[in-house]
Amino acid sequence: MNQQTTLARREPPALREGGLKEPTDRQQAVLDAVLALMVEGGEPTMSAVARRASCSKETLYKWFGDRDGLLAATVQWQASKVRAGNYDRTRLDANALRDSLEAFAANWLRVISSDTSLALNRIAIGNATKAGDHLGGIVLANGRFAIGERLKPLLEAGREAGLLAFDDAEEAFRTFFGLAGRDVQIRLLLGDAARPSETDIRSDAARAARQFLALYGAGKPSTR
Amino acid sequence: MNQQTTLARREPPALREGGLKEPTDRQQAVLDAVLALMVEGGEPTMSAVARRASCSKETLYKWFGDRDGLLAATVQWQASKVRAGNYDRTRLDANALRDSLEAFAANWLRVISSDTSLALNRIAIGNATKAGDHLGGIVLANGRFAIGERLKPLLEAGREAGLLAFDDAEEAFRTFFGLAGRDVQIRLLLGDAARPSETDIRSDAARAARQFLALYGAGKPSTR
DNA sequence: CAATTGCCGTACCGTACGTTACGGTTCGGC
DNA sequence: GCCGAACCGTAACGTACGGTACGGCAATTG
Repeated sequence: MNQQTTLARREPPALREGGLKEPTDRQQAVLDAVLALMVEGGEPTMSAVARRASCSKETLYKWFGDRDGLLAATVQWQASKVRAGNYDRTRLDANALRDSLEAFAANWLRVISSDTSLALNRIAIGNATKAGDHLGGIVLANGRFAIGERLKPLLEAGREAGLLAFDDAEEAFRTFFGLAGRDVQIRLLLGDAARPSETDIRSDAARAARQFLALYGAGKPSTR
Repeated sequence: MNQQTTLARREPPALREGGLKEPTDRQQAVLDAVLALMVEGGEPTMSAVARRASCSKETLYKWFGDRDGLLAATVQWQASKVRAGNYDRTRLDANALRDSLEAFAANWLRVISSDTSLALNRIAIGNATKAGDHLGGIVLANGRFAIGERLKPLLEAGREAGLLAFDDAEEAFRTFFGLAGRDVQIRLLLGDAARPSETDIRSDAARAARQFLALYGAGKPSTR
């Protein structure tokens, strides 16, 4: 009960702090420019952003407060574009479970090997030691933790359907995470050229699902 | 006839390019200072290095060429300190195999969660997009790839002893890598506070070895 | 039409940092 | 005891960049 009462529908003058506000179309264009610059050349400068987005630096500071605010808004903007792909909640049999696991693994592999994700993770990691940094936390919350929260319901549904056996959903998820991602992300982050093709991603996702079911599948010796 | 003919045995004046030369004691002290600064505050400045190592900037430039040369020499210096821990080549039975796998996993977990490794990886990742950068390649070669080359002989020995079954040693190794590391490294790189304790590392290593044997163990249903 | 608002383009300031230059000191060899 | 090489400490230079200020323009408001 302290918030802006008649903010009109123009636009939020500054989307700092909580990052709760939704950016306007113009602001989204600025954030997309930041993303493009990140993909091209690492940490973008304020001048480069202003040039690329055809806006003045003064406007950047008015909207985002300072450079950190701009970066944080960019990370959240990208995160808001990625959410997708829950599992089909109906009819969970062994095949549907396997398909959903494959879909999760493939989706995750596509995300972590995308240019935007790599650029964002590089910058968040590079700033992780600097004081008062939130980027790493934001990236973790929207990447690793978000997919965990979306996958665990599937795992628990699989357990209730008698298809999976595990004690701790978090532990089971972490194993799935390791089987799916393996060394892909760290290699790409370090500049290794071996970007997986769509074919690689599909077969890796299938292998990850198969191995996960071999470890956590209940009863049936379907795995092999 | 351009080189200094009587260089005496003092010390290599510049260890650039191939990084083949061994640093002198004094140079090692400088590189240790760089490592300490990296752990404390991320990317070190040349002035900070000179101050910490009690040497002049002129000397830094004479020895290492430029800032990139200093960073590359530091990465290689740290890498040269890590090599350790092959497996016991004699008497490979099921228990010895499991023990060796556990030892590899525990060693790897200790490395990737150490302050030095984290600092080095952060810097290599941060510079991965910059032109003419070798740090990422050096880190990969001495981390991920080095452990792979040391573990694969164990896996193949296990296969010849009839204890393991796999087609491609690289594929098997990557699975082991994923089971052991899971999300630990990326979480720590992004600033997540959850550093595993020695107890965590031991139990995680045991779990990774058990799961790997469940997936790749030959014949015997020893796993579980 | 005049005043206000929002924003672009550009110039500017202060600082941090990579790199170079220089005077002074130590030390091994003659 | 002298010479030169290696090295330390520090100052200086050029540049890049975060952040600020200002003039001008277009659209909106009254």
